[in-house]
Amino acid sequence: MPDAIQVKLPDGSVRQVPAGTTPAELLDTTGAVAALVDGEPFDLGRGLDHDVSLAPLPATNDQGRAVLRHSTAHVLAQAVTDLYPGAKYAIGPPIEDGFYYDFDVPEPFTPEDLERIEARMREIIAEGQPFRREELSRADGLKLFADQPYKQEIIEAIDEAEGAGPDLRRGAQGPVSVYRNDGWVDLCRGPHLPTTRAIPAFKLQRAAGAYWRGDESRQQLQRIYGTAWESKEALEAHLHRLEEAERRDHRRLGLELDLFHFPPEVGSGLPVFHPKGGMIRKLMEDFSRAEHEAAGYSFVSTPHLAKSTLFETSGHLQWYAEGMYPPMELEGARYYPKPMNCPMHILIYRSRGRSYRELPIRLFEFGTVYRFERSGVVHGLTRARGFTQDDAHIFCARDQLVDELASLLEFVLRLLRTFGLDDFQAELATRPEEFVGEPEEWEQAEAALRAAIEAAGIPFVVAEGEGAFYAPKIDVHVRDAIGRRWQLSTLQVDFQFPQRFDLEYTGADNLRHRPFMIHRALFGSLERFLAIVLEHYAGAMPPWLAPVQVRLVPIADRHLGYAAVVAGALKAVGLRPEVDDSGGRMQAKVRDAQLAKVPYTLVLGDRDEAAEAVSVRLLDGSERRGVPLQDFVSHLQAEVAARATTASLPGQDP
RNA sequence: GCCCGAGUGGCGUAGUGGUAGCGCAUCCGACUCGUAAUCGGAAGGUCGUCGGUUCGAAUCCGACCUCGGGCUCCA
Repeated sequence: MPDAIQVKLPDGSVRQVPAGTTPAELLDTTGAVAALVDGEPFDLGRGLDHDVSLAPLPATNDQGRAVLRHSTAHVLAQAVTDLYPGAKYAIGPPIEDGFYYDFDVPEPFTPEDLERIEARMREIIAEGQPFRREELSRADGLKLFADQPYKQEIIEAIDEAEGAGPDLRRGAQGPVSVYRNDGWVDLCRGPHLPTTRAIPAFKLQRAAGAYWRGDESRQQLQRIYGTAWESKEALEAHLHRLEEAERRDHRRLGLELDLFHFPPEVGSGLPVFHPKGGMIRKLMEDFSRAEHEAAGYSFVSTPHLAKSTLFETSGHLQWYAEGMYPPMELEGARYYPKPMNCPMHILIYRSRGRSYRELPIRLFEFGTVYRFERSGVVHGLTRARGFTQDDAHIFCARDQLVDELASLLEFVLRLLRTFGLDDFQAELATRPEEFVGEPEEWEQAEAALRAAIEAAGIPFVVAEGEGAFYAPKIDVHVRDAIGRRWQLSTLQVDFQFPQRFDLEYTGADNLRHRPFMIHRALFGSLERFLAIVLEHYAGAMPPWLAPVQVRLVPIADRHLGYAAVVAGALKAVGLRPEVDDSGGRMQAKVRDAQLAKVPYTLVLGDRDEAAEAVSVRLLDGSERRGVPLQDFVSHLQAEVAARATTASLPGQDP
């Protein structure tokens, strides 16, 4: 190592410093939480050993925030070990929007515990304890953490090279690094803030159980979640976003807007849809059917139950049994509720000989399936036990595969955009550990999927081992209005079912060939998609999807007659009005219409009646009075026809 | 399934061992009003279910059901 090195500082100046000087010492005036050394994230606590150029890593980007959050996690663990002597600490990584730390303690943490811990953390932060890095041999590391079994396990895992765990990316041979602040020490690769005082704003959020290493057969630990931000304002903004998400929760909106509910008498995860929720479903179905018809699909319909023999042939009873409802015994046969529609569609394909001239054959159905989700995972409409997929199976020849997939992806994106979702990412899920078929077939299918994504030109990531047991797949994820990511559409290329069911077609060569099969659902499930769209629009559905498009508010009862005329005019062209004949004051009716999130409120009084006009009010409070009735009708008709994603006043550009 | 928390009229809530209250919604009456809550009255709850402790249970204990936050799993 040289004695002295040259460092180019963020302001452009070059300084000669002794080797071993840390970036923290050079950056102490910049307010940076970490450093980029030659453009790479670098640990503030590590000494420099060659000429470098330095840039501050502010807490306002993802890397900086990760450093901040990880350091806060350390302070959390330090506070917990202070307050709960004997607590074993496991791991504490930064995550999206925050961090957590897992502890092995005799009693779960209560909300009061979290307050105490938070108070202790504030003390540690106020003390401005510097984070200091040290490197130890593995043997010394094991000695240092002699009473910390989880740290021991992590250190031992380092020998197993890759995949050792989230705290370790240092390779098999390197020493282990630890960070000390005050008397406390944690095994960690860093980097960290210069001192605990550099944590400007944090909050502990909740405690929950979590398995060590995410393995449900192992020790259950107590996890504390928290969040940390570069400023009090940023923390407030984040907490506000969480409130906003809660306000948009589809389970809450479902109740408030009278769309659906989950009667305990029916069972967990089994929703019933009320008239307004049913109307939204119908509108989604109508749109979907029209699109599928235009895209060359045939419509089929299949039962909810089938004998065990079908699911034996398909492999579901072998591979998917734990996800299926138990069978009903009847006249010597065992009938299962279907967990998927594919076997049924296959029977339709196989019902007669098929020619290459028929391919691709595209069979579509709103197929209701039942899956026995474990009790702890059921979650509103996004994770139900009975749900309806917009499911289709496409049977095609090998040389049709890539084109079919590419046009499918386009179909998917077009559909999602119609619902106001336009921030996509695809995930290519490859062969899982347990799979059927031959690895070469999997590779072929994966290649076809990859080609299709590339043709569609959307960003994608590869999820190794995440495919279904019978096929690799593309999952399309979207980001909603408040930035949350959802998995929606799924496309799977399958050669297993064609084999298991011995599917064939006769080729131009008069020989028998095996078709490929594509499984695909665009909404994924109607229920889940409805939930996501509801949350995306915060319950204020665009005109074409709103169960009630227009709320008519007669100012006094004498205007009820005119309200009926207006309602009639709207209904005559297929629009969906609703008259508020409650007899309350007009202001109260307007308020009710707002709360019901009806896109258009029409106030009808003497002046409107005399002029055959309406006063139009939108949910944002903007209004226009004296709009001729016919103008409003054609305005709304046009908006619905265009499937506009927002309502607008007549006479305005949409 | 596992850890933690919760369940009081349709919805939101108060009540922590001594005969169950409030707001919204509903119904009735009055008011007939120009862009987010008019006034008055009525009705509505065996406090999730079952069992236990107690002279007495919404309240304490147990089991089950349902929900919420996580873990695991997934459309």
